[in-house]
Amino acid sequence: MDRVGLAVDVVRRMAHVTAALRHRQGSAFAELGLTPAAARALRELDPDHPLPARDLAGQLGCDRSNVTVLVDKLEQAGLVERRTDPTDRRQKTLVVTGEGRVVRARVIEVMSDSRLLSGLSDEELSTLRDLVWKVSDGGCPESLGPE
Amino acid sequence: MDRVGLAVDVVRRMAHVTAALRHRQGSAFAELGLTPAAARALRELDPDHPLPARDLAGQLGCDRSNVTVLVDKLEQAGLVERRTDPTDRRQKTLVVTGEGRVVRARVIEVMSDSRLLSGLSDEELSTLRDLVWKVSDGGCPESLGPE
DNA sequence: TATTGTTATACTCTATAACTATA
DNA sequence: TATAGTTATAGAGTATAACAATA
Repeated sequence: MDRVGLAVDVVRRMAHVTAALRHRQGSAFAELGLTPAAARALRELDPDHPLPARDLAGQLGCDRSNVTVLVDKLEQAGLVERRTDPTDRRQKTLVVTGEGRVVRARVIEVMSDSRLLSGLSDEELSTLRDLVWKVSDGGCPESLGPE
Repeated sequence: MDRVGLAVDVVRRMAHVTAALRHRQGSAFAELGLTPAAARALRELDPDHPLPARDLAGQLGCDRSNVTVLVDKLEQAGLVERRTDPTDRRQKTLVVTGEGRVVRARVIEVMSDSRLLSGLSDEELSTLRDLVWKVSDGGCPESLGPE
């Protein structure tokens, strides 16, 4: 198979795998009362290093307006708090609550339960990590994230 | 990093890469008058081997009802034709038209333009293909696709 | 003027359930 | 009864544009 064929194959299979993972994890998140996107947002929020909504949008690779909706849900569920930044009153800092920490730990647990990757040896997994990292990092960085 | 950490990392990065690809290819598909899902459906239809809608749903890993909508669009655009199977009048065979072949070739071209993978050598790409294939194939096959 | 967050809106994707026509 | 395709509907994700408050 030529290089183009390989590339197409890789892309299609990766999409397949991520779709399958999303599907499986979606059920687990639902049991936590979270949508997949909300769970991902909670995962990105480091309890020890609160950050403004703008940065979360950057980390999630989506628009700020979406973050507003996601944080609405997380705040309603009592998992996150909005605090106006005293140094720049335009910004709102996102703080993970005590209960938020608990749920976030469970979210990470679900994300770690990657039975889909159980067919790989430690060495293969490590190699895969390096390659995927190289792709997502060096390939075409300017294209990662929204316009 | 431990095995769990590696797995989480792999999953997140893969999702990142596929999201970036989807984003970029989405623009190209829009210029062809296709949504990403419609483009993927057209890609799956082999012009030389027409198949029933049910099988397309299987290949796309989605529900039959979605195929109806996607084929509606493709048919309206004159790229695909529905033909009732004479041997089983419940089935409708999906046939790619002459224009459909042209657009499909362009779709494949777009999917092949994987600049995101340009950072990898031929050998790395080949290794990545094998690993991703192994994951999507052997890991947990029963979970690939819809319920 | 530029930026943060918000709101309103719209489009895409996808699943479920009920329907039909065939088998 | 069971299956193929359709229709209607709903939920989730995400982008755009306009807006208020703040810088």
